[in-house]
Amino acid sequence: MKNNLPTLKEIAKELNISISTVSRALHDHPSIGLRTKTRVQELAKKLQYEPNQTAIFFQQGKTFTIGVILPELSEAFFSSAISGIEDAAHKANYTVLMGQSHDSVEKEKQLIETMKKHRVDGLLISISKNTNNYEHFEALQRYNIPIVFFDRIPKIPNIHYVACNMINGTVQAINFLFKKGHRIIGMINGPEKLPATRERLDGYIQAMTKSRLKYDPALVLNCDLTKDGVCAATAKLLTGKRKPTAIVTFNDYVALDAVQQAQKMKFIINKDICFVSYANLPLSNYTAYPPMASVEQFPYQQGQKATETLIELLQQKSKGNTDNTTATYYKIILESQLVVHDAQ
Amino acid sequence: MKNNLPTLKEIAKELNISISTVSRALHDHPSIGLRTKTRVQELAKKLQYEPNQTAIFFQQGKTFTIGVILPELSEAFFSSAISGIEDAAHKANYTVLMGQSHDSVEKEKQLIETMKKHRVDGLLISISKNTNNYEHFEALQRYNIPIVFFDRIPKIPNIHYVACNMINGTVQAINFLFKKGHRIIGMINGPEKLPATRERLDGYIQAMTKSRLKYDPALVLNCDLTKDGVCAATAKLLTGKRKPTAIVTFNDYVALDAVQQAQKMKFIINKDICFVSYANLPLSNYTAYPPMASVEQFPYQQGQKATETLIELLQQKSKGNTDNTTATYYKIILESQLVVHDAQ
DNA sequence: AATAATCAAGCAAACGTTTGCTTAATTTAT
DNA sequence: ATAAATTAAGCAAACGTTTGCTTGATTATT
Repeated sequence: MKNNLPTLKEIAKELNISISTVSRALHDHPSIGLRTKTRVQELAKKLQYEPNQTAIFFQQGKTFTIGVILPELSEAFFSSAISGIEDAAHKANYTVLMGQSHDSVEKEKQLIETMKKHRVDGLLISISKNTNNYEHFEALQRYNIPIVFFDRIPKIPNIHYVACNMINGTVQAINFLFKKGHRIIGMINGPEKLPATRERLDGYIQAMTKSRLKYDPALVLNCDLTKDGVCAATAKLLTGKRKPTAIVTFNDYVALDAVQQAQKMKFIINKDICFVSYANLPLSNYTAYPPMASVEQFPYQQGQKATETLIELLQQKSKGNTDNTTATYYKIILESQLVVHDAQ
Repeated sequence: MKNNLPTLKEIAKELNISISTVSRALHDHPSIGLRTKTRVQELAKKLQYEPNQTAIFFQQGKTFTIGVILPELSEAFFSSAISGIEDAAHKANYTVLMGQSHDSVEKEKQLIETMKKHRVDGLLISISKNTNNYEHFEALQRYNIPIVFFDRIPKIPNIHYVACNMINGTVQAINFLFKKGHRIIGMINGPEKLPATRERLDGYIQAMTKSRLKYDPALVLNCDLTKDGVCAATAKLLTGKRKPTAIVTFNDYVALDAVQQAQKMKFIINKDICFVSYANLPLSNYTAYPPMASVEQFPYQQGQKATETLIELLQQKSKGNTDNTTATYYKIILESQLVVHDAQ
């Protein structure tokens, strides 16, 4: 059972002309006369000819496919990001090959192998939570497959990336709380080694000192983002010497767990204690006590921007760029922004 | 700047043997002597040879890629499903090309074009909410690209699909409520034309009559799943002549909106009125009043099963199956299952 | 009218792999 | 010792497309 789809060769034979003429006619090449051009195009339409992309990919050594490796699609951040990626890719006639690492380094390596095998033209990566060595990324250099990292960026030099600056958003969050009258503001931050954690802390310190509130390290707790970890941190903050009236949490999920814990401890939410967090998840609408405000990280835009950057890189490459001389690396930073939920 | 990756040709030249010998040696073909075999394999390893998949795809007329078209990754159901798809695909050495229709028919058609261009071996589709004609699917027949539909199935004959039977789950839900003492049970169902709506209704009627509660059509309302629609339906039910003490809602999102509406009307949740729904979303854990129980639809398993089915189809095809004679269509039904949330 | 310029089309190689068929060399059976 | 069988390897076509180079025919320039 052959795939009897029409090919250039068949069109050529039918019209008694050469294959190259057919190819050029279909590409509107100037060296083909108008008469043959239309003859070819009409027959092609009649036969519903469609070029065999696999042949083209092979012949051109390009697949017009970009690989995307990200941790977890069920996280709203990433499902938003992938939409941005998809849209930007399609706009430039690229296709997206996607894989989830589920935060496993092993899976991540495996995915890179798959992507390499499929000869993706470039790669968009948000690294797994547990990735601590970066050899599998560096190995890609050899294949001349450019990578643009987004959101979760490895700590290595000479990479392209797109990320969202959390400092500003954090400052806005603290200022918001300050204006509401809060003076003792706690923070439940993420795992210490995460860059995202560091940034939030920087923003926190920066805003606190600017507001002439002293930075009190006892008010900032790291946690591992598990429910237990969050609850423990919340409890500790709420029973500390200086009891905060507001807490900034690493993200909305953390906020929800923290709210539950606070309620369990008989705190009245939005009265005894207020929460502000990051992510701005839609689910917040449905929860009893969503955070009062949340720092938006623009996942869609991050994905989009990362894709556009990658595609630009690819286009530079195909314009025969002598790589190493012009070693400039894109480091694109979007600004986060506080979104206030209730105008009350 | 050429891609100077090693090829069979180079290995052949270096070893002064023919390309075909190299190819066969690497495939452990019996007609190659042990000595040359090891010589080849060692050199290949040394050069880090990796076959050029695009050449293989082209040569074999197969891409080992399956396309997935689904409405919306930000819906938990689909992000779960895609994980099942990915896992099953990778297990069989297939790769996944994914695209979201965002419930637009136009986008769906476009995606099918892209998938076709990329010569995916097969397609997994969950149709958009608004898809009402199915020509773009049928056109694929011509290209001999098999489709397995999942979850959202078009109403056309002679298709393969995997879906989850909602009838049983619905019966379980009603029985659960009956055992809790509820006798007047309402339902906020989905849009009338959706098969999913029909199934829920069937289950409802079936369970009600079996429990010797008469089926009262006034207790079952359709809605368009928007927040406004849900609230209107809820209000209508709760002010009706026969006021239900429990309501089964089309899904968890509907339940959340309905709960809000009920609260607004001063009903005490889980006392005056109980809710049971479908989906079993993780977010339920964080809401003030999650549904008491929810019908699980096993998205991961659906995705997995659909993928396995598609791959089997592909394997049958490559075994030179004379298609039309053995026109059997897979219709795989998983059973839904009620998950009770609070043991209270 | 002869040469140059332009236009239209074809030839053939190349991309990297797989695979049916052939060939050469060695071994086994008669 | 000769035919038959086995083993090891090579040749060449094929997959469908693109593209540099060549060719032949027409038109423009002097």
